Amino acid sequence: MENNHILRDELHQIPLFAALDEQQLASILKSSKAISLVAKKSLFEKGAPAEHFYLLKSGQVKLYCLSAEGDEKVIEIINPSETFAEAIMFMPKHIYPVCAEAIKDSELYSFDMKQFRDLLENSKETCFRLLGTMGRQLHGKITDIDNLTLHNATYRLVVYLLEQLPEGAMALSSIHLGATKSIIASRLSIKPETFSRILLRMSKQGLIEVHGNDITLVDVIGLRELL
Amino acid sequence: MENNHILRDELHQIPLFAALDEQQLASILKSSKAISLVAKKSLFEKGAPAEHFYLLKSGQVKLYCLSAEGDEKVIEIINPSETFAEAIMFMPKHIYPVCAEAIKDSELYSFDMKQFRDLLENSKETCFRLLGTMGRQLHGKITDIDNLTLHNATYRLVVYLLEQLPEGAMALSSIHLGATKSIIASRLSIKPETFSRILLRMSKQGLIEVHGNDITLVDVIGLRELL
DNA sequence: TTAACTCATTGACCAAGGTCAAGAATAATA
DNA sequence: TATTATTCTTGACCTTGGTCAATGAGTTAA
Repeated sequence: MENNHILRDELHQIPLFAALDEQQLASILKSSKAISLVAKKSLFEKGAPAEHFYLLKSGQVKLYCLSAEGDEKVIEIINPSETFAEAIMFMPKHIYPVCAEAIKDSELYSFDMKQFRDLLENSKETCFRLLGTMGRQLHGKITDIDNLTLHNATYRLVVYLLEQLPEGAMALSSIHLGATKSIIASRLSIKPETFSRILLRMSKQGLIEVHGNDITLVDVIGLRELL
Repeated sequence: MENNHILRDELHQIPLFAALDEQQLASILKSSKAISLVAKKSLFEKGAPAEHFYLLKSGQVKLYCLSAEGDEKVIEIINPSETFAEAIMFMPKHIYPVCAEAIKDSELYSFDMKQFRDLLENSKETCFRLLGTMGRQLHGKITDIDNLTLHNATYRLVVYLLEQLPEGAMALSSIHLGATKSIIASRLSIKPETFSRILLRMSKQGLIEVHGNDITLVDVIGLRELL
């Protein structure tokens, strides 16, 4: 592909690729493709044969499942410089377990799974990085299941809000929702109507202030006490 | 530890260990311990520093989370010759993300994570096996989230029942619940009362017959149609 | 600016599944 | 066998969060 030099520098920043040497990078670059997606364009469908994994360069992508009735559950929201679908290389069937669709105009790179797998044979370090990536993902899913089954919608939303806070921030911190409320709601397994009602209730309680997609956490202590 | 020979032969049967050579096996065996747990005995608590992972030799173990109110969600039921907690080696914090407790009198072996991690440096093949294990687990968790968020309790239970069927079995197949109904209910995120009521309803519909922990799937086609 | 979208909000209503409590059945132990 | 725990079942009732429908608000395009 074109612009090898630029891409190579970008890849060095990405943990999963950082341990590859020049030659290995070159070989993976040969099979990589740049992809542009306008918002709402599908990247892959659940059940389709999985031959590539991806790095999101710009924009935003959602990974989601659909029920038979067409209800959508967002499993993950992918942001720039994150890779996704790489774990499928080591799943029992080489099939996408979710759908992927751009939620903003997006630029991504695709990488050939078989080729990357071959690379792993010769890069113990990259093997370990992939193990780390998958460990983190697994931990995240266990946390999701825990939240889903042992905690109610308000709890999940409050946890989400507090997670958006930068480190030390205490009072009157403002956060910005990185996606539409509907998509965040679905990520948290809450219906948009319920999401809206919870925000309204917490506003009335003086815990937060909502201005469109910006939310001021007025009473962080109070929010923490809800948990 | 004692009985090295017996254990070594057992380990060769376990995918995760099958690729280790004699020397590697010997080194991992040195740090392994045999553990006996009577039913209801805890093995580790969520949040505790994780230094070992385990192989279940006999009995049964549950991995579960607790809410602040003491509600329990079973994340996984471990059966003999399965390993567990090995993925924690590659999670961000080396802390158990769940609790583990014997649900039958159990025999297990513990293995030192640090040591196993060192072993991985010299066994690409074992690295790949661990990747496979984690890939399978990740896929399982995604499926769980899908079922939990897009499907109702009856659906989840029917899927579970059909999964217990051996391959080709069509009509009048009998299955045996490998744990108490309460534990299976929790695994499926259903309350025991609801679990019981769903079985009753399906019995009345002529889909199944329940005799204690043995369930006859009278109408497999009908069950499949519920999905 | 108006039209056409998409997304968010609000109200009225509903239902799946949870809670609580009482028994029944089964298993474990003396 | 009697006794004591567990686990399971069933009934009556309730709550959370979902559904449906109408409206509002913000964006994009003509």
